[in-house]
Amino acid sequence: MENKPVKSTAIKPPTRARRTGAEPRTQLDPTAWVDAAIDVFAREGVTGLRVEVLAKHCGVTKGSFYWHFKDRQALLDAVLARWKEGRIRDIEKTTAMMQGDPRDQLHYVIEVYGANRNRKGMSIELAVRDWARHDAKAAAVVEEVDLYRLECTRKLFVNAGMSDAEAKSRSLLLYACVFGLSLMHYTHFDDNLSDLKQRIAERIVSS
Amino acid sequence: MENKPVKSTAIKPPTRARRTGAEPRTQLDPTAWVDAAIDVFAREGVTGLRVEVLAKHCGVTKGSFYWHFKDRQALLDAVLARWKEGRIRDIEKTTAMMQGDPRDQLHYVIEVYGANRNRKGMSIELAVRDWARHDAKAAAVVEEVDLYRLECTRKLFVNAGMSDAEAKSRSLLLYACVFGLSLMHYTHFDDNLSDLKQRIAERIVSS
DNA sequence: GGAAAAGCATACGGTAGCGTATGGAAAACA
DNA sequence: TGTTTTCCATACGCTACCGTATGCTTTTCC
Repeated sequence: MENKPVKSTAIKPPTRARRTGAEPRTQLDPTAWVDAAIDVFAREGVTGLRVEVLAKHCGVTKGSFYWHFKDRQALLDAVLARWKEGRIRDIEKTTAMMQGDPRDQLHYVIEVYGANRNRKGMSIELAVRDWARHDAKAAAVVEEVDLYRLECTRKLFVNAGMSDAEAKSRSLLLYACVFGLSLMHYTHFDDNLSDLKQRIAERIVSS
Repeated sequence: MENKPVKSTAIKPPTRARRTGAEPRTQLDPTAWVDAAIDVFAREGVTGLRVEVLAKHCGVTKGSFYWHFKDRQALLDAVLARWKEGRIRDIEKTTAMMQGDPRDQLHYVIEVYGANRNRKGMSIELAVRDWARHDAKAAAVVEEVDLYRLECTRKLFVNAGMSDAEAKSRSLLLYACVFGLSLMHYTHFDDNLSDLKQRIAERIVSS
């Protein structure tokens, strides 16, 4: 009631939410939006990925958002696509350097997923999987990525000398364990967690 | 504007949402509410557990809900408490019958979690863990339950003749794998999944 | 430098959900 | 039977969202 902009007379209000600092005044493109979206997504999951929240996180209003995206679903699709591409490239990168001792490479895979610097990646991983429980598109992408990963480590196990059936089983065990660990709260189960993890990795990889 | 109830004159409207059928007209107590809440929670997760949705699911309005609960948070607390109690009792039940071959018992644990009849239980499990990523109370409960479970299977591994360190590692591996599998989409990875699972179980349990 | 397009702000209508207030019906109790 | 107490419906205000409409500013391109 009281805030109708008195068009003709009033002091010109700051016609725009001024950038507060020395930010480079970069225009936002869909890529930047998806970057920010994945940030929010990692922390809050799909349900927390709201366009007005995201806009504030980008320092703009949703007017900008709806310029770049048809609707919220379009953003979600983009996030999902981006995640998929990233994972696929990661796997291909790993596959490309398949030349050392396959067991070392398997240990490396386990270690990468368990690493603390990878917390955000794992957050996204879990958020996507939770998403996939209710969304068919997300589920399809997760399946695709999973099969890709499983296939990659399967080869490694085969290269390590295992039968195909055994290699498949180990591959599944490896990823199940990696994701499962990130789902559990076992910090106080032992005071030598790295030894525990070491034993687990051995159990998964070695003959 | 047009729907102001014309108190004094109008035809008496059906003063209550009549039970449609032959439902036993049971009063709702907090227990019944939590039952229904867990149902919704299993399907939709915490964020999907809204009081008006739940009320509709119970065939009443939220007027009833707020009679039994202070607010939504009180319901969430009750759901969490109920889940915790259920898990603890399950574990104690398992522990109570710790007398056969420990390895058989371990296989049984694995099989129970992987069983298809247990889909709802696993749904709740995942929903709780996703909840725990953003909620400290939920995280604390998950940790408690996890430690309880880990301790139980640890004993089984010890009974099977393993060192304490190895038993701990196996225990963690077991649950990580169980939960991890329920998180993955590997249906098309192989056409003999039960063989795969069998191998995995062997890998976890056997020496 | 002026027109067109791009990028964003603001305002609006609409829905869903939370919590409160209040009253009406049903059951328990006296 | 009349009065509490229990249990629930209805109505209300409020906030957080979504998506649209419309205009203002900045850039781009001639």
